[in-house]
Amino acid sequence: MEKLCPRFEKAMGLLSKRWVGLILFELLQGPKRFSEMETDLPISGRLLSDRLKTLEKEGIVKRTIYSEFPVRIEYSLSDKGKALEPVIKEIQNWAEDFITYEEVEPKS
Amino acid sequence: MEKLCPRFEKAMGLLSKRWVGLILFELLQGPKRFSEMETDLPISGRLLSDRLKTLEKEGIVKRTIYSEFPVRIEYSLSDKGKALEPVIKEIQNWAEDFITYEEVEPKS
DNA sequence: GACATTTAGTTACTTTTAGTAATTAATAGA
DNA sequence: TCTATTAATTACTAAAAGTAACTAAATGTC
Repeated sequence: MEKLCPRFEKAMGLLSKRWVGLILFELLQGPKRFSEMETDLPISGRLLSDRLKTLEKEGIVKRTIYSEFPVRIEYSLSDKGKALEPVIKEIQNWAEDFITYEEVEPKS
Repeated sequence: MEKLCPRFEKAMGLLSKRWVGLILFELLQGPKRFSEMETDLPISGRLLSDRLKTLEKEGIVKRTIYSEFPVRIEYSLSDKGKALEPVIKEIQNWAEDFITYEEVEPKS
């Protein structure tokens, strides 16, 4: 078999972290504040903070502080982060084609 | 902001499960046996079994039993599974472009 | 037919990660 | 200095992953 590529493995390790996909989807729409993301996504502050820190360390997300009142902190995608758009797009395409309505409906 | 699509959320939930990406990468090369995948991937039998069961239930993976001696069981991708190839390909592209050698090297 | 051999799982147990809620830090304006 | 607001962190509980030993199934051999 074709050997597992270490780069692919590393990439998968990042992207398969819970919530990372949704955070990327959110940030592809433009810069977002912490509280906005907390509201939009079904993720707690504790993990959102953790994931943003990881993504920042990986150079995927950029953190900008605006010293206003009250303090405003914006998260946005770096070039490395924006380059993940095709990945997210392909997942969307697949989801539209193969995930049925019933699968996402809560059990009645 | 643009509302989170439930289908996308469901798809992300599946794909962001640990090891699922690597399992898909493996199966995109062709049908594989349990023990082959266990050897190729850095995943234990317990979780491999669990993931394959989930993917089978989701209609992504097909399980075929060959009653030979010794018994042979093959896992392969359904159409729904094969349709994930563009996703995996885009992750590979991104990894090649943005994951550096140092990032995947063990600390020396 | 009992038994050995091989693949494919499962079970029982420990460690790590995620989820929840309350608390704290930081900052500027009143 | 005190208040208001956002952005986290901490302490605790629940769920998921990792590890290793064990079991199930199936067929060929004696």
